[in-house]
Amino acid sequence: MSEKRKQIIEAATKSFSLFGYKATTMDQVAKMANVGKGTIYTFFKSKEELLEEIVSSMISEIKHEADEAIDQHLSFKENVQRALQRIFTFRKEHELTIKLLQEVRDIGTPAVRDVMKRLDREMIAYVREKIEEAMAKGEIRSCDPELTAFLMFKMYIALNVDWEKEHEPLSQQKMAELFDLYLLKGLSQ
Amino acid sequence: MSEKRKQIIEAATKSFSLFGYKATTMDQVAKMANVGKGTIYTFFKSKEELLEEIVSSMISEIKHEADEAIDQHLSFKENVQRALQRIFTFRKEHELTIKLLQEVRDIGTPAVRDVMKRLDREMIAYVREKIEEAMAKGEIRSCDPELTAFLMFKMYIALNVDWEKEHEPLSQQKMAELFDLYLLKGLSQ
DNA sequence: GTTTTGACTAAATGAACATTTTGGTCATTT
DNA sequence: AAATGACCAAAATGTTCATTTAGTCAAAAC
Repeated sequence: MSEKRKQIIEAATKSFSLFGYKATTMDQVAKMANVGKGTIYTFFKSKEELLEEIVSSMISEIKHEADEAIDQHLSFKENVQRALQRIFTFRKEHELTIKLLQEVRDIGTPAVRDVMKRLDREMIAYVREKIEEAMAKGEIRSCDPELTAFLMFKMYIALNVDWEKEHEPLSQQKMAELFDLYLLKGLSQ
Repeated sequence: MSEKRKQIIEAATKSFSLFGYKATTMDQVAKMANVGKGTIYTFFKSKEELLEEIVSSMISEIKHEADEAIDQHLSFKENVQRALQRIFTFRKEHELTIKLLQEVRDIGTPAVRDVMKRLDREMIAYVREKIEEAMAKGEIRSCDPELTAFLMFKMYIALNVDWEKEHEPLSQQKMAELFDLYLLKGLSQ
């Protein structure tokens, strides 16, 4: 990939992480990337597309990390658990996701809202794949994979994000227990 | 209760349902209630308190409806299901809740946001009570009642509200099955 | 004496306008 | 052919000012 393109992406990622999408100007990105503003538009057709590309890479990165958490020797239950844990740890600790989620909450920038929705959809699709594989292998009983992935994801959001708004955060240990107790029981053969 | 007070509450409820909280003026309420504006302030210390009182009555009404759905001859599982179904049917069909939820989503009026949060908290507390009763009677296994009520509520929101944003709505039948399959299995003795 | 009221006020809102900022372009330079 | 930054239209932001509105209180009604 072109060196300039890489610089632009790097600069934009840093600026989005630091100031958010809205507060980042294309002049700013050009300055940080040491390129003329016009150069950015030879690689990306708009500011929004620049964000989309960055988030696409981030999605790949998250999927890669989740894949790394999966261990073929472990059961489906343990693996889906480990994968989701990785996904949400990323969400919580990665500067860019933190800043973008903040921006959606506080200002609701439409471009950012859309891109974060896509992130959610892609994570659900990822879990769905794992469910379909496990179903094919007969590791879990037959179920609607989309709906199941959706519920798993929502439960993880509830435990990881919503619960903490009004209560003490749950330990990873406790969350694993709850997830197993409430959601995975229904999938046992 | 004073006749005037009743008129005021009735007028405000109607106006909040029709136009929302923000778009309702105290002059408007006074006109609709056929009282002077000053009279409102002999019963309620502010517009916000007027809303709070109305929502408090609504909460009682919802709890009452949920109680009506409960049948002592049925199992805990069936009853908690029936109660939650009633709660969410109310939420979806009652003019005032529809309008207020819309207002939170579209404008985010703080007073309305707070009052709707309280509604959620109170519904969770209601479910929590039912769980504690069932636990005391040995109908379900021991669990953290707050956390369990919280998860039940979040799962119902996921199925009733979030799922419909990107998929075909689920039938009551299907929702009951899912709720049983995924969440209630974990509570079986 | 008590209750009710609506004219009044201070604060909030928003319409209208001026100013600045910014995403995106393109003629020029390298 | 690739890169640039001055330039422009449009959007965002700041400012002003008239209108609206939540809440008060002196006077009226009972």
